[in-house]
Amino acid sequence: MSSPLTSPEGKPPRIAIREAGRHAGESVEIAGWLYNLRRGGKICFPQLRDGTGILQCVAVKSALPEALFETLKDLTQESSLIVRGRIRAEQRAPGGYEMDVEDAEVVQRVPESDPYPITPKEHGIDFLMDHRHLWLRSRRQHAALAVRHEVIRGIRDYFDSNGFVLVDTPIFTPAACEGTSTLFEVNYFDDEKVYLTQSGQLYNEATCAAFGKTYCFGPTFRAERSKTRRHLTEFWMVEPEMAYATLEDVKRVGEELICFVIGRVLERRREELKVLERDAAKLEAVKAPFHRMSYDDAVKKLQSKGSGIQWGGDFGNTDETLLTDDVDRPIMVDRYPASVKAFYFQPDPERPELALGVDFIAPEGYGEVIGGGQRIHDLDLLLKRLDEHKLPREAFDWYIDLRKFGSVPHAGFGMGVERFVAWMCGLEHIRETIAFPRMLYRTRP
RNA sequence: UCCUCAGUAGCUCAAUGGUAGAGCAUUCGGCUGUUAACCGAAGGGUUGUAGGUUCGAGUCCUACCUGAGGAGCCA
Repeated sequence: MSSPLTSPEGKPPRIAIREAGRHAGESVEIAGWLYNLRRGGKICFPQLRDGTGILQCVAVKSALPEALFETLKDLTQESSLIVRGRIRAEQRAPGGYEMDVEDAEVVQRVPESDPYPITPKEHGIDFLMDHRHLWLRSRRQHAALAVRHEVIRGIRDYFDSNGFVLVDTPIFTPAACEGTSTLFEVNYFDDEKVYLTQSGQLYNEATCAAFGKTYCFGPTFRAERSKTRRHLTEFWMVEPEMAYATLEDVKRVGEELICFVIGRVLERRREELKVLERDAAKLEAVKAPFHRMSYDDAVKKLQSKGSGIQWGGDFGNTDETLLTDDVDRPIMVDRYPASVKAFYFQPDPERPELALGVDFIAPEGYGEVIGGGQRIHDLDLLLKRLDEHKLPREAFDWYIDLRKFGSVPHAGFGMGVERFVAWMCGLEHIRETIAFPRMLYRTRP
């Protein structure tokens, strides 16, 4: 694989550091930033990163023009530069390869009067979040975002190769699908108020009747005053919806999706998992079939483990962690009390007080990564539910239409990308799974 | 919204109510194989803000500001 960037004529070819091993013995060019520099009086070791990896270079005073050696020796952290030289296998170098520098040009030297703030030593989270735009260059952050990229690509590949059509849904929405307290309100020209979407699901129910199987994938917004390691106010969600589908289809597709994406991460992002010190065996253990459990049984299991939960209540985070502390793969908990679920869930025909919904609770305390279920397809039942939830029919006129014109059983789910990535990476906090997290008290940088 | 904790050098942190310190970073010097390199020296402070108690406050009290962790709610 060659680098997308080309070198000037007469210069050695530019390569990505990731490919350095294939160019042992060759003269090449690398364009990057100074990651670290160790120096002696007559030798120095600039380490370069270029976004694909880190490569140690060696500059020996006696082998170079004096000005070039002095320039390299006095480089400052994160200065941008292009180096040329020969790649050589070297056991003493991190990564096993090294470049003997023959030539270099500094693109921009960071002045020592205003040095790069993130040093190789430890920093507090507040400082790092304030410097998020620079923190992204650090190895762990870089690795987490690379895993995120792989997760997103895996999700798209899974749906695209299984007959789903990507139909994205609007960000501006006219009304709430649940309570307005968690919606961000936006002025939409003169007198109109619109809201940032919380979910594309209602629209997905329309698109799946056009295409059979669809998914939307985009940012969603929740104005919840949540201040925990699992919450962002802006996060990405993928939401498939399937016509002629039931709760069982949701379980099957969700299980397949998770296994597929984990397989991709394990196949393509081993190095990043290593940087993150993520125990890959924990991910390798996640295989179908997942555990299946009714809400009834989940409540019983929790009570036997000492939780104070009563039948009819929703699970808190401690409940989710308790529920999964003895399993190595997700638990699919289904048939919740209708009262804790949204108005659009299809009731269980055998026990109408239950909703045909399912939550996938990930192990290791990562909590709910998928939530979904079967939607109401009967017109009269939908109207009844809207009334019960005191939702105005006018606002849902188009949604009601879907039950008038060829209504069929249909089902779908939503998966939160950041929570999933946090699980893959073994991260304590969801904020490291997105480049610029938006949280209750943080909207900068 | 509620509960808990924390704000001291650019960063990470020390400092019985009694002279504000260390490591890293920066500057200068030394070192031809460093691995968060090492060795020597220098500069660097309105202790988050405003009050209060005290002979004396970084330390105790009150309020506020900022941040972190958690609860509820959720993906």
